[in-house]
Amino acid sequence: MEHVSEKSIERITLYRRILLRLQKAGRESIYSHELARLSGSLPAKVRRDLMSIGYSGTPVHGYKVGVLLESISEFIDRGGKTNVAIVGIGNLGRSIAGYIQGRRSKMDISALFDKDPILVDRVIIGIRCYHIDELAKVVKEKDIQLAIITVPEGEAQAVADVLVSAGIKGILNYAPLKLQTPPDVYIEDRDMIMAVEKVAYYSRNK
Amino acid sequence: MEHVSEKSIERITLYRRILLRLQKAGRESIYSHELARLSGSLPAKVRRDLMSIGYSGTPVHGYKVGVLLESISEFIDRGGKTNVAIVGIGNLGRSIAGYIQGRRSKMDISALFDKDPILVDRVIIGIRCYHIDELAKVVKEKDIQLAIITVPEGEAQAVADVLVSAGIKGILNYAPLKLQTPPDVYIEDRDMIMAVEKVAYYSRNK
DNA sequence: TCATGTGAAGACATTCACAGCA
DNA sequence: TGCTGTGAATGTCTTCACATGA
Repeated sequence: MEHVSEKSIERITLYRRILLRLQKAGRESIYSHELARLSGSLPAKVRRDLMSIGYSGTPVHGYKVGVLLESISEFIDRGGKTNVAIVGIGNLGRSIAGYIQGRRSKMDISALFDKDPILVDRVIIGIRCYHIDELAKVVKEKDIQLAIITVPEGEAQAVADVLVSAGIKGILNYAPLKLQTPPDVYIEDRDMIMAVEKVAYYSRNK
Repeated sequence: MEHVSEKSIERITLYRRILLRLQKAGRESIYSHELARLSGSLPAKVRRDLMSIGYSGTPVHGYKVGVLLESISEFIDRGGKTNVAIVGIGNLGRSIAGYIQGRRSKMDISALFDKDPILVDRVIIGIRCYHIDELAKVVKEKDIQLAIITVPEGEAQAVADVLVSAGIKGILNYAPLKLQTPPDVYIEDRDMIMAVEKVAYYSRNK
């Protein structure tokens, strides 16, 4: 269990979701080539990924779904629950809140933030919305570790600055620009315009 | 201009947006180290990326913003406009429509699709919404080349199947599963649950 | 026989470091 | 002097291919 690459982490979280689906369907074991097909990967890659998280010990004819799920969860969730804040409650913020809330047991959306007076102090999908001026205070009070930024481009950097000064170490950024942050803060960019342009490029040049 | 890597394509689209911003601000030239800082990259990487798209010929003291923008656009948009469909007009679909529409001149959202009777035949953000049963027909009529899937997990594969049979070659998939499609179709997954779990992992292990 | 686990090879991407130019 | 353009080195990820075990 030495260095696990970023791509591996992505695939492992995907395996987990696939395995959860299979488990619900009553499946008890699975081969690497099946997991490869379902995840759009290759058998050798699946085996390496599972090896890299320190999984081992089950019989040779496939992996046991239950044991594998436990290994993955232990590896990914190590250290318990993550408290999440969503900053910017427009269509995108709501959509993300809906996706996450209730689905991932180790992840709790602890607070929403916006500056629109119509939203502030309301409860949306069961989560309280605060004014964005209270960001630093609420982040500390509720021990929030991760923030999702869905505010417009022009406001994103200011939000990131406040989050960083409040001690946040992980940001998922949907604003279409690169945030400037200290190196100990992990930023994942999900720039939607970039995504569309990339697909446009490849669908044209293939 | 041989093989340009996927990562390079992503960065190049980002450079374009940064350069457009600078151009609007009246900036005429830029150094690789500045573009590197603004894009979260490194000077050598920027220079390689620009080299790889066949840019060359401007003076040594930095890149000319205008010329560079033209080179990038020629490389990325080669072949003209892209017609886009968005399938699934919930919060996420609307949000994406809003991000793209009007901002990227070479990209036109030609149709929306949903199965909710309240949405069908309505015009949203200036774009007509069709019933999802008309997908294949409208895709062909309007010469749509790229589709964005924002329907729930359980419906995504069926939508993808229809899109593929209608001749679509590029799909941007926001449903949290891996679509099964022929190899000549380019799929870009933007699984939101994966994104959050990845950030959670790295913010914890750093 | 058929699948796993893994050393080793290969492919790919990043970064260094310096020649060449204005 | 201070930048770009780029060969070469390095680092990272993927894939092969086979020994091993039930």
